[in-house]
Amino acid sequence: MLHTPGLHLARTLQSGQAFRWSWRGRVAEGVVGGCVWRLRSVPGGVAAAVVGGRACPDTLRRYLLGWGPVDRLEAALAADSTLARVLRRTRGISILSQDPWEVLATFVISQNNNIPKIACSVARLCEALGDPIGTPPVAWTFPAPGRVAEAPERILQEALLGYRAPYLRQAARRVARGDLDLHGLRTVPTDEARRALLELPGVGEKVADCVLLFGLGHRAVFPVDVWVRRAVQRLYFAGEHKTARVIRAWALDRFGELAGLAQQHLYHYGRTCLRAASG
DNA sequence: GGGCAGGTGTAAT
DNA sequence: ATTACACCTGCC
Repeated sequence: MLHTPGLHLARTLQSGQAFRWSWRGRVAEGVVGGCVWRLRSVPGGVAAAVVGGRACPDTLRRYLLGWGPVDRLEAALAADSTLARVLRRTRGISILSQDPWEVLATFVISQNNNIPKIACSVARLCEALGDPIGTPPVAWTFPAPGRVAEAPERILQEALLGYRAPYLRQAARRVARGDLDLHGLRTVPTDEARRALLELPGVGEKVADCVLLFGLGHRAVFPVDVWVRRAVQRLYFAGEHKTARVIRAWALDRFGELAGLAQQHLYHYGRTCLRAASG
């Protein structure tokens, strides 16, 4: 068992950061670090079992708790009185530490798309182009950039990528050839990493921020999507319209190194509490 | 059927 | 620098 005080497994895995977890009742199954994990929430932590591939427990811990203890982080967030109220509904969300290429690819696919279809596209790509895990296979790895770059057109079509297919292929090509060193972007200043990501076709500000936050370990980042915008406008600006740029700048100033985590809570709040509202 | 879904590129101010 | 519009596709 992993000791993960304060972690809400379902909220975290279903918070739109990752698209490859499947649920059967209370049990989540997914691929982390090349092996297949089955996770279940238990008092004080997460029960984890490997059901395919070689176990690597430390990888799972880092994946789930890359930012550190959830309860301490939330205590810091609660210094903002509005977030303190939001937290009553969103407590337990962790920012997952994912592979940057997988994050880049899935968020390029995510644009103007809905979550079930994103998950479907990603699953098809993995099954068609990834490596099988276990015999018979219980899951597939996320395909390396080279695999996607060289995949037949038909594979991308059958993954229902639509007009995003050339975006994904271009990104795959540039990463595979080393034109874009994703891992290198971990250690450069956030603005510089962001500029590099924005040069990819199909990567705009929102997707770039998601890659920085979920894949590259940058924390002072605030991806603004429709739900975050609605939540921020409602909670902080009396419903007044603000552009994504304005919200982003405001959030970085207000939340600093906690911006990314604050964004996840506001996103979850928006989706669960503002569904009927227009914003 | 028209609109929508975690946006982006493009062409227009 | 900001704003309108089209866009693959599946779903309601």
